[in-house]
Amino acid sequence: MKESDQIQKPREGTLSQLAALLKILAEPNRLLLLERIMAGVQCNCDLGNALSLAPNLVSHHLSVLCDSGLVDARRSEDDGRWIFYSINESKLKALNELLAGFFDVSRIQSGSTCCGKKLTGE
Amino acid sequence: MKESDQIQKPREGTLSQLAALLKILAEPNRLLLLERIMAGVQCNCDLGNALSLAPNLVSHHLSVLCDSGLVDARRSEDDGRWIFYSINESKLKALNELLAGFFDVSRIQSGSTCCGKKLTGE
DNA sequence: ATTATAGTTCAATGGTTGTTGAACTAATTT
DNA sequence: AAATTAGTTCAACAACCATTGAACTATAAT
Repeated sequence: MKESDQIQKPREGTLSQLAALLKILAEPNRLLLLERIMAGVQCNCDLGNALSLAPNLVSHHLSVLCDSGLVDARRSEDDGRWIFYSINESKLKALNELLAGFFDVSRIQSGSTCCGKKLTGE
Repeated sequence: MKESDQIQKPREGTLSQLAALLKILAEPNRLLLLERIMAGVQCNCDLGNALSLAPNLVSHHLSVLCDSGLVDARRSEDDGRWIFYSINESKLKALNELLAGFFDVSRIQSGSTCCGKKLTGE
């Protein structure tokens, strides 16, 4: 299932999308794969060797990353057995902005409430 | 000086740390709690009411957030039953920079390799 | 002291998901 | 055609974790 529309600005009350996206990223092997692909387009076998990861695991995590839209896959025109993985730059940019927008220190407001009562000093 | 020079290549340790941190954030209720606390310091009961969440669940998720350092807890001097939760601004800033540093489009490199062979055109 | 309020801790449960190994498809080579 | 290489899909397993409900601690009000 394609879920490439996960990287969007969250609507009011629906942080589930952001959570789902973070969940995808909250995996060491996937971060390693992302890092590797950011360092240059790679094929499955190279990625597996570099990470000492079984091919099916590489395939699994790459499919998750591809579903998120963050990574693109392209079959080689030279040798159809090879598949090249690359970062979707616009999606990465959107992700960056989404995260920066949510975890923004300027959103922090002062003022306390407790049990429905507004507090001033404390 | 290029920006990419400032971003040191993350080692496996820091990558696991990043994954662990993302895992903490990859939870809808915790994002809701964070958002709520960003909108103003809150106590457990208010947070529970606002999110329609059982008190023990609120407590659980808040403890996870507190353990991460992103949220601070302070018992009220006025009424010891109340505990106020607030965003640790410096931690949030550090988180923001960490994420911005990792998911940085300027890290994307061109050039492909496949099965150990460097590719030029393709 | 008794009751009420605020919050935590515990054990059990259920769903999700990373991992494993094997079987499978697809493209190329001999 | 057969064998090789590249990569995927499948079923089963194991570990993690959010949720639930109940019991528990602590502070304050009556």
